[in-house]
Amino acid sequence: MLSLATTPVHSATLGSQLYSPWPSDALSDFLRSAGKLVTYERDEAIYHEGDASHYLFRVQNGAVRICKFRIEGQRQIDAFYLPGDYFGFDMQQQCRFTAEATTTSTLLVADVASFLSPGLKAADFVSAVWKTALRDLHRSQDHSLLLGRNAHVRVLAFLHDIATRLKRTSTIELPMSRQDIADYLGLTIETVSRTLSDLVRDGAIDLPSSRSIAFRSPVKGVQ
Amino acid sequence: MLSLATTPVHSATLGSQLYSPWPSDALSDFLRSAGKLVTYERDEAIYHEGDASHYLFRVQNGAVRICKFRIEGQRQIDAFYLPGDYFGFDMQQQCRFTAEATTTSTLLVADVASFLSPGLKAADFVSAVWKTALRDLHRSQDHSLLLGRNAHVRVLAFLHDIATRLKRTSTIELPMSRQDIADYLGLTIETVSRTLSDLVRDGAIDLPSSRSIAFRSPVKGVQ
DNA sequence: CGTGCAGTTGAGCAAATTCAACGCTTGTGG
DNA sequence: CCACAAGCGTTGAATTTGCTCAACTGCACG
Repeated sequence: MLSLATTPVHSATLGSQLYSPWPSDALSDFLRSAGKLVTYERDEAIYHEGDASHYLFRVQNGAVRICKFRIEGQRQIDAFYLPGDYFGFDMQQQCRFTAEATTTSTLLVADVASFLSPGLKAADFVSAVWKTALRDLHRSQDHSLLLGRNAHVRVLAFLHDIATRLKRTSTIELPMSRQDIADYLGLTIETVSRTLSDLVRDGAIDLPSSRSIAFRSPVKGVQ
Repeated sequence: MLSLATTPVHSATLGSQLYSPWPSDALSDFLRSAGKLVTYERDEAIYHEGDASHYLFRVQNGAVRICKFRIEGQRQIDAFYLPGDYFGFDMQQQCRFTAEATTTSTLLVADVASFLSPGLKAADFVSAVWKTALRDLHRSQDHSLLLGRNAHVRVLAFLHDIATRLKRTSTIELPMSRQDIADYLGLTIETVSRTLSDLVRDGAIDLPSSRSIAFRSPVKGVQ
């Protein structure tokens, strides 16, 4: 059994106190030992919607999109995973999304079986797994909120989000295409392009090349 | 220590096998014994964004919206919780949203402290808590995808979602206002109203009263 | 019976999409 | 090395979708 906190604690601590506390990169350490590095080319599928889910992942470099395709052919991107992000922990029997590399990417890939192999104290990872689930939930909630805003706000918030996650404050190299951004923001590629041009015109950003964004004012979140 | 599966299992089972399996309503049983019933009137706040999060909830009847308010005053609804739904488990230090009753609602409310009180085997609930988190994540993902569709599809999918969650196939009594629906779907109240009128005209639904929806064809999900 | 609130409907408008053209870069084959 | 095609991104014009503003209806409640 797991030991229990004896003082009244916050629900916040469900993930850190309630479950045995481990250094935050225990999961990374495990994946590094149990998994192997796999490189995916741009647009290469990592798994498909409906596949049985057998693997756990960590992005080492590059970027991954998880998306769905509608009968009419349109693609909707639910999330991007960037270097340092874990994914594959939230799945049940089947993959709910298709995962693809948006650019040449290296992933650490481990079989779920190894994660649950005898002798491994799976409970030690509960805290870390909980963290990834909560992080995904919060990102998804933020994404929903963002989709209620206009194109200008969506694009700017997207850029800021990517910058924050890449730990950059002044310039970023976008690891995805305009089409990827459009499908994530629920816009068309033309609207994304026009909005970026507007942002340059307004002096919010510079666009030294189509994949690099330079912020004129320091990066901060959108209300 | 928790016992471990000795056969290779699915990541799907992280929530059911990895952690000690409990009847799915163990959480409900616990909340029933540790919590108390509280009734909230329509539009009454249950907690506010930024509050310290101290409680866990289960909707007994009525409905709850979790939402954010923008500086300009607009409200965005992230999710509705309907009878049988748990919430409050996903929170960290602070409440990320404001929770309000959309209609007179009764909730089972328990202090987090009681959940973590000495002698209670919190690990027994990990599976159930994990389930609520995954359910919230999947709903949020579906919500994001929905916001990429047009008004017609959004409204119809919303009605179908509510019907499914209320376990109804032919008619539902909406537990929220047009404004609530609009703020959830990222539309205006007028567009929701017009779309409902269109759906009646198209023969998809009947509207015996503004809060009750009768489906002409059996309820099924939207791709 | 009047007032207020929720919902509906209409007319004009604005934002984003669609359709189309064009420029730039990259890769390929002569 | 150049010519050319393909892919990606940008820009323009017309169209569509959903929004804004406004009026109006129905209903509940005093």
